[in-house]
Amino acid sequence: MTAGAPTLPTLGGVSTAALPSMRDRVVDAAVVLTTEVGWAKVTMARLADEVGVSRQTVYNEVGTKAGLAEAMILRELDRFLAAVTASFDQHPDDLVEAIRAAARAVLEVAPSNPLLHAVVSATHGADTELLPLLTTHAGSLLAAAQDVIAARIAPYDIDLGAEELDAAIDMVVRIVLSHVMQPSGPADRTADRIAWIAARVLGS
Amino acid sequence: MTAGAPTLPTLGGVSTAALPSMRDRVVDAAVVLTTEVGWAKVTMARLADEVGVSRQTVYNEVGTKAGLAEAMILRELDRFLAAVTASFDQHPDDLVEAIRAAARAVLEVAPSNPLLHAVVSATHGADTELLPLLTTHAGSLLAAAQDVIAARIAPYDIDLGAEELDAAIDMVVRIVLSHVMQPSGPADRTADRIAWIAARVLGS
DNA sequence: AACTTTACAAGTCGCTCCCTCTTGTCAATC
DNA sequence: GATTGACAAGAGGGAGCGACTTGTAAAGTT
Repeated sequence: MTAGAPTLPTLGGVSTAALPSMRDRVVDAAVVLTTEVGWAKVTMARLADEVGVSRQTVYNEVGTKAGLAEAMILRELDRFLAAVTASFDQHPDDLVEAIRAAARAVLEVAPSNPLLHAVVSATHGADTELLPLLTTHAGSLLAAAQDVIAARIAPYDIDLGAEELDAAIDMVVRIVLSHVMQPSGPADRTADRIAWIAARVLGS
Repeated sequence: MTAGAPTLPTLGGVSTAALPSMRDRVVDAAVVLTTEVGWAKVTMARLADEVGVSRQTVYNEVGTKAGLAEAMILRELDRFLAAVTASFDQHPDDLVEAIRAAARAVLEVAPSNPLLHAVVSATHGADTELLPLLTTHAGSLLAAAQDVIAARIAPYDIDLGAEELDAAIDMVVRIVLSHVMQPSGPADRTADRIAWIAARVLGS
């Protein structure tokens, strides 16, 4: 039957999903609706309709519309960070390859997912329909991305001081986000360039 | 743009200005007005008033309001590129120092000049009041910045292939613009970090 | 010649009123 | 646990209208 873990780690995505929770169904539908018709036209009634539940249930799950927005944003941010984390996990012994994979993953996923793209862009200073709702986090999102990378980077053995490592991570994150906002070529070519730069900066 | 000699090099600023041309006076006033009250509230009548000429004269000088916007943008872009060029000229024998100076110059000037900031940000993908008017150039502005730097970089002697050099320049430009849009510290500290990264990437 | 003044059609902008829809919460019901 | 119906408060979306703005043209001024 349904084992002990109702809400499983969001990382992979669906995986062995038995029964998505009510909240997940609501937030998922909200994400779909938002990318389809835009946040402005997402109403609680329509969202309830889409999920096939009553409006009151939606309110019970997410509280207010701002709460819904926050849940959506946090979910998309999770997807973003999960893509990065997975890339690092695939290359535990080669940091440059990990960076290349992470960069490519982000550059490939972001444009095809308007909401994720909006979240990532807002993190980087762009205006969005959702921006007002991000203000609480906006500043910290960039920091969050850098933190995740900093944590993931620890196992590798790098010959840099703390300040230097910080600058290097800041650089990589900013270049990737810059390309999300204004691409200048195919994702893999860009990822290759970023990997090359990372190699020069990191490698002694 | 096709300069005979009436419009002198914009680099310094005022310098030995004898008589600024009518066009310059109009565009200058437009820049001031725009930063003061916002582009939306700049009317041709008000602009004419500010300069102390008739509305018709303004139309004779800049054609249409879109023409005025273009003139303003081109002027601000000139100021931006001039700051970069000057920095390179000050360090003809040390590329890293030149990059540090250029980065600092841009990072110090951009925030204090709302219009320049808007132009630079729009170049990097941000929404602006002026964005619709930039669409013609927006894509090429980034390229213009990179071209200027590529040209300025030629004299130095660097041990990189064309593709690598291209990637390095792209990186520096994007990091600087990224910090213009979303600063993470004082200009000189950021410039130092950028210079350090540039040294690692460029230096053999 | 260069600038100003006046005049004008076309179109945009901002405003107000009004009605609808939406939000968020409640209690009753299945 | 989820649904239904009801509700006050407020946000949102046109319709209409007057004022302002754009862009152009001609005639006047220094």
